[in-house]
Amino acid sequence: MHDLNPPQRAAVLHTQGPLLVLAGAGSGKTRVIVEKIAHLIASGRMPAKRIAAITFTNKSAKEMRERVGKRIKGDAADGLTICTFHALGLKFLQIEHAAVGLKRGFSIFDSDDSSAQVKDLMSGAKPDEVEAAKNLISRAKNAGLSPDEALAAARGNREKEAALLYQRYQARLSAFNAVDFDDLIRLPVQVLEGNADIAAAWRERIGYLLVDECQDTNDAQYRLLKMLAGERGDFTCVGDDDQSIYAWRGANPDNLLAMARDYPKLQIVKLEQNYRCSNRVLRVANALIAHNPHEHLKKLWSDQPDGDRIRVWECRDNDHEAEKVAAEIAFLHTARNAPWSDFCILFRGNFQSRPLEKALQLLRIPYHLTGGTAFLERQEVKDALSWLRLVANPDDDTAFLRAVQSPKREVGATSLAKLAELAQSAHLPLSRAAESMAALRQLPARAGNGLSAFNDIIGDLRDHAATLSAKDLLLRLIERSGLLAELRAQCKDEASFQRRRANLDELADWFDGGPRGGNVGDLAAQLALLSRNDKDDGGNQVRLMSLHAAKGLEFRYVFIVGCEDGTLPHEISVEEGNLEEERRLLYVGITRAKQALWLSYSRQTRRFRELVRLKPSRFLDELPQSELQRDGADPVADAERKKERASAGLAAIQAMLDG
DNA sequence: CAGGTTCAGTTTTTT
DNA sequence: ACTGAACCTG
Repeated sequence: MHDLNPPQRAAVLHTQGPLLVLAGAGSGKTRVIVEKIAHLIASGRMPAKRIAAITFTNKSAKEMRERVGKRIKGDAADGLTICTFHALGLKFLQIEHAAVGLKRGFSIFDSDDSSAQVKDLMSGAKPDEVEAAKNLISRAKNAGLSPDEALAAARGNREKEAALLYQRYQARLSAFNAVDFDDLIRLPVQVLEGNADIAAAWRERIGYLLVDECQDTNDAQYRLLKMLAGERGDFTCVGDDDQSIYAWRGANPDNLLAMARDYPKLQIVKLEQNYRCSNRVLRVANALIAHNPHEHLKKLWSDQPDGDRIRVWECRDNDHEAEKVAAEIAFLHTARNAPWSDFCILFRGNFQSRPLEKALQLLRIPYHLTGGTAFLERQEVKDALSWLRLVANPDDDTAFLRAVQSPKREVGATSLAKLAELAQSAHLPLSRAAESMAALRQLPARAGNGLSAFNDIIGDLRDHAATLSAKDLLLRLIERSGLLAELRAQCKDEASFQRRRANLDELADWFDGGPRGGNVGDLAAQLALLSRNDKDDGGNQVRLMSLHAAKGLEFRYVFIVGCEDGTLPHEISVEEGNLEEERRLLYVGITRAKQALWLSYSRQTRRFRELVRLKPSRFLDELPQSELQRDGADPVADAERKKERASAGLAAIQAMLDG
């Protein structure tokens, strides 16, 4: 506590009523949250089990859990809730499912499942139309609107059509006993706002609320926060409007302003001392973000030394750019004896990682890519999860359709269409229709046999669901379903079979160490919330990730590649007039750097089949030029670079000899 | 019905 | 370059 600076201490000690902490980048906001939790518990102000700390990503929840674990020894922190908004909403629905007409074991549809439904409802629509419609539905949900409310609010034909689609989409979901990601927020809000008893019970349960990154709340999340905090509003919200980078999924930084209106007693504390970045990095970041209009004035300062010059590199193309970055990392790793984990490469879009990976591999530099093919998006994992979903939730037609065809069991499109027809006229979910003898008799013999074999396996798994642990059930499922055998048959070589099998083992491990609860459906639902960024990181590796994924992290050496107009700012954002958010994105990237920063751009890139000329990002012109060192402007730097190239070349030759 | 082949479209960020 | 959809064949 005594290491805290005065505003940090004020934020920690303020425990009655609403508090907003405007925390600049690197100003120790996580530390304040952790200290505050410790203080609330130690002072007896609130027992751990009535404190909830809410984050936006699983990654930050995990990080916070670790830091709390280090700060609070023993069992004092037992019962503390630290999770994402979505995980909290899920927990809420698992308890209050009856209030929104959901049955136990309900499924969570991921984006792909949602897209498939929308596509099906809009027969014949092109993929981008489907995505657009899905986004409209998502926007309505993030605004906290029910289908009826959306219809009432719709102006003009297009909006009306979208609202009607939302209605049909939602009807599907409830027929499937399923919710999508957005419902995890919207439905709890609906329950809390419409049911005083339940709201009172939850306020008893959660006596103090802390919300991290609250500039990222969307309207539905803000309403959830208000309902949980109640009139008194015992909460601490921590946020930074300069780091708001999720407007595209409904985040509304105006919620920070709304908070002052809704809670007249709101206290505001500003954290303006940055402990992370070199002074030079901070000057550059401040100059950039000064180009955005500001509601809350905040002046970040640092008493750190100036650190290294900020390098701006012009490259021939992305391969050249990647080679330069990799060479520089290899050079500094040796020259400064810096561990690989000191380095981070940031980019706007995940697709930009490819050339970088190639270049790092060539130099034998170990790296970890955050956000590669998501674990949960792997075919074998999705297959197994579909089986599990169906075991827990017979109404889940989406899970049925996937499970029944993986592995293949001679039930094809024609038979499934027939089955759907029968299910519809009998008002049954597909999996129930598939169990009826009458239906089986109407299908071709081969398909009928396939289906009854499938039914037997599902029945066996349901019989064991109550007695086996979740992990054992999953293992039984992987074996019984034939997924394992199919995987072996599919893979050409043993190595790839073992690799994919390891994914299934990992899934089982998640169940093993995962949150307890007994109910398989609950576990499957929690798994659905895991994202691509949650896989183990750490280790002594160079880190590669998108600018979005980098929020909250810090590294000694940061490379931001693709600083081109059209890439950063992204052209879609420019078209939509979201330049300010793109600027904040670069601001977030720059403020990750503790000591040194590189900004690079290419003159051209290969896009699909043609070469495209690129211009340097307009943001580079907004930086104080005196702080930058352009490539080639300095003979000393050039000499250094020559050395790097030589060492990169040596390393490459060495790598080839080794290979 | 399943597995293979060709061919078009494709790239923003995440729970 | 890489993926998924459409089409073709045993």
